[in-house]
Amino acid sequence: MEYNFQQIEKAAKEFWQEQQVYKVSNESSKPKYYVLDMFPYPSGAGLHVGHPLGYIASDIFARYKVMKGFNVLHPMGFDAFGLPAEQYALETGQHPAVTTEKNIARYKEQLNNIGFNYDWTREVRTSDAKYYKWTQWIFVQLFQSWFNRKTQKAEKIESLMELFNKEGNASNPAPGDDTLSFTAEEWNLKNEAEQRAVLMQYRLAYLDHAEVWWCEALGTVLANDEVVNGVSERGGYPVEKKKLSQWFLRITEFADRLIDSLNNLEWSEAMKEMQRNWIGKSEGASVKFHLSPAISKGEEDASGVIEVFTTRPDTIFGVDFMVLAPEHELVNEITTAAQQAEVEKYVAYVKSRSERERQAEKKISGCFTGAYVVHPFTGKEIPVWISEYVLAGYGTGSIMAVPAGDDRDHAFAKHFNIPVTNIFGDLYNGEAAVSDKNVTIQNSEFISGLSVKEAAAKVLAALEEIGIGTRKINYRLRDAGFSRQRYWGEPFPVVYKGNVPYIINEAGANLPEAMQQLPLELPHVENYKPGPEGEGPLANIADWVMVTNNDGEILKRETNTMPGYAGSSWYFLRYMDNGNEETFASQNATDYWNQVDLYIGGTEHAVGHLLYSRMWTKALSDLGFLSFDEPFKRLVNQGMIGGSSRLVYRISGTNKFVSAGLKDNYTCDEIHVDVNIVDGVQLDIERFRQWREEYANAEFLLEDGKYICGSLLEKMSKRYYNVVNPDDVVAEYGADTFRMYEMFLGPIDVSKPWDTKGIEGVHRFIKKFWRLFNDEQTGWKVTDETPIDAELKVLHKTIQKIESDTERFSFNTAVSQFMICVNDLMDLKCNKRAILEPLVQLICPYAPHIAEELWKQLGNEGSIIHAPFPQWESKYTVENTKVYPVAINGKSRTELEFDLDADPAFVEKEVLANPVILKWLDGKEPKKFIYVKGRMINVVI
RNA sequence: GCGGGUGUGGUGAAAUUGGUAGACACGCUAGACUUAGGAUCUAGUGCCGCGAGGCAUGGGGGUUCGAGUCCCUCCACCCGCACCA
Repeated sequence: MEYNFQQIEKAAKEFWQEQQVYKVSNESSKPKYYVLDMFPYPSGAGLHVGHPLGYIASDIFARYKVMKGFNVLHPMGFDAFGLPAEQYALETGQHPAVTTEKNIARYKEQLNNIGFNYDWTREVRTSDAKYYKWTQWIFVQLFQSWFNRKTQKAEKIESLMELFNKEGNASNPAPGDDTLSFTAEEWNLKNEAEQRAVLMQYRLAYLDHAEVWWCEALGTVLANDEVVNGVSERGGYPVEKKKLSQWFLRITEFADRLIDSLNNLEWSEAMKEMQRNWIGKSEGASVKFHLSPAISKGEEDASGVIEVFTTRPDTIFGVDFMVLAPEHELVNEITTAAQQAEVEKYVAYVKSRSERERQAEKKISGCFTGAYVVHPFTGKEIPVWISEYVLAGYGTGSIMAVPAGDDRDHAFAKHFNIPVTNIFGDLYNGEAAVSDKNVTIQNSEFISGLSVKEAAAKVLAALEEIGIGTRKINYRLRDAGFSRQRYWGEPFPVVYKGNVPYIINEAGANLPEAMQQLPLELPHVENYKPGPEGEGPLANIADWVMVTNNDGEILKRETNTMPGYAGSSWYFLRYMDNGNEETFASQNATDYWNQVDLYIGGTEHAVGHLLYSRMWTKALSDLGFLSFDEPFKRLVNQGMIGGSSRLVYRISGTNKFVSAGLKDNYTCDEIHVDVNIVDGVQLDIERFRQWREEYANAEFLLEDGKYICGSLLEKMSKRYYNVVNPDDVVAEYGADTFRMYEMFLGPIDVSKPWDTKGIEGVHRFIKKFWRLFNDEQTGWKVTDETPIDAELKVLHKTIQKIESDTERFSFNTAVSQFMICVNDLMDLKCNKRAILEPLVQLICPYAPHIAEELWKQLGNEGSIIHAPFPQWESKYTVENTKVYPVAINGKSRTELEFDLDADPAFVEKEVLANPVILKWLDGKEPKKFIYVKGRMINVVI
């Protein structure tokens, strides 16, 4: 019987479907294990062979854990809201719900084709109202919470209101506005709107004003990466910044916890570093420098201060000048009349430069303002400059420049001839700043001779004493924008009474009962054009936007929608209990499944999704809804699969193509050709002629009768014609071959190119595996003979290797081991059930379809999915002799076999009597004899 | 610039604690079977050399009886952040 994968795989899939073998229960006496794949966005392009890499790995691991006796949750669902569907709707008029549905159906078909063990009864879709009801609900929880810095936890907003009642906000400054200060009496005198305005400065989901890119010509708001060089990427229209009222998540309050708890996660160091860098915590001091009244613009500014943030307070005696960002609000105030013209000119110059220009050419530029500040310790006057190298958005937008200790400050000082104060003694040579932190501070009054750390502490104490400095921690992380001016996303369950936002079920809104319920469904629209003034398309539906409450007041709904990461920040929780209508997931379910034990996905979500999910989990945990505060215990990053493009060479100006080996003789144009009409590097000329009309009459210059293409490694992308669809590969070789080949390509975390040709080796292996059981002519050939030791040894060594390789995600070497095993059994002509049956169980996680078929042929009832993973026995894997490599001076020269417990003196005698060794000794006495038991033997001469 | 990672045959890659470098495949070469071969099977395949042998894990240096693996140094490439005070 021949290996007919189409038939075998179809039958296996139908059997799984019928028997519901992948259905997972929340009730089990087995230990649990949660394997999660990253949430796919169902794009119109479908999957290419790079996408399933991680899915295959997680599927293998999930199946392995099942066979090892775990209750395994391995779900799949779709991140179904998002911009591309809306963009497509704008272009074609098709409703996003329709195209999304279609794309999901296609994705599911492609996924099922590969034979994954998903429990589809747990599928979730973010665009489903039953799902986004809970996305909205979590938003409400965040709105009704604040972050208590003392407990480092999210708490209900009521606990904050109680504190205000008792003591004002003295001990709980507002994260949204640190100048806000009031007493209990003042709090109680505020009316509802005023109180709510205060609370807004604390809420974890809050409303603030933020700038977006507004494009008048397109009538829409653009994302940062849709704006290139100050114009829209599409169409090249001018864009301007527009201030809109937008929702934010106060993720910055969680910054410390997000950094600290990284230590308990099994993530790659690279991933953790990316998160740490993104959060960008730096510890230092905030220092206020008083403007010098003598030179400042007028006496009335005498009390003005420039506040800076520095991580090096120890260098304060090396401050030679101050630098403000050109956009800094003080610039106008402090500039002297004499410098006015020059400063204006410089500010105008900076404004004319785009972000890109500023980043591309880093020439030194700046301008003196004419103002001075006073050094807090020496009383020296320090000039204040402006320069674009200081960023308005980081710290306070101003720095104290220490040229002796900072490269940029040093370059600036040299460029403008500002004298440099040396605070590092001989270490500073006048040519380059000393950025080393392992130094002794000198020439610095009360901190001279101290280390950086000691000096910093002393300076801080001194600054605090005179009241102009405090210890300060600064973060690069910004609060996350949570509003999108789009249609295809979750609507906010928010109404505005005047300018004051209320959740639809808050008493203050006083909406009719029926309007207070979640979900607030996304209304159907007929067109997806943006609303007026940068608002989302929902703003166009007047009768949806305007609602009348029980007091007869007209309230306005929020017309923005939530961003893509809203739904994906908590989807892993919904899988645990996706049908629940009472809560996002029952406490029982979340307690049982707990953290995701293994999360596999790409690095592209390093600082977006993975950071937001962590914050949401922490908040939900703090508020008592979850018993864990980190979502993903172990994270494995899959590498990308690159495309291997194929090129043909057309002699310029002709329709004649030359084979790669001859192309250097002509002037040629390189043209990408569809990889699917090339076998390896050999072009299928007929299909090429059919590929495009213009090539129908193409001529060819061949080598050895073949047209050989050039090849190039690039991203797998439509525009390079190098996209390989898994469906095609599965149709030609079967899903089992495809799965094993993807794993065989190399380590899971390394990026590598796709090479369709290489799959044949794996396909041959599967066929050989099949032939251990079935002969193409004579049929079934498995016998019940008793296996010999050599066969048992092959089996048990393979079990041992597959187990350890699977445990450490070394799937490529596991596939190799299967190949070695089959080659060995072929050589041994082994067709014995006692060997082959455990082998079928062993390969089941990797090649589930063929395993299911052979399991049946072996006469077993039920699915192999429920069979255990085989156990290896050490009596078959432990050797009692060893073929030792025998080396002379570390170079192997021969091999000799000894018992593992051989007497060293005996070994030495035998080795030194060996003819090969004698030849190398050439009559000399060995200087040293090294015998490492079980490893090797080395003779030193 | 900073941080992280990777450099091994023509290609994808193995080598788990310092112990036979290149397992397993692709490709290539030769052969067998065959109407045919893009099926299957056999043998060979790091480089130099007729051979003995020598040289080989990005380059250079070191530790060691022994280094792809450890240390120092330089180089190249990839990823992330990027005038972050």
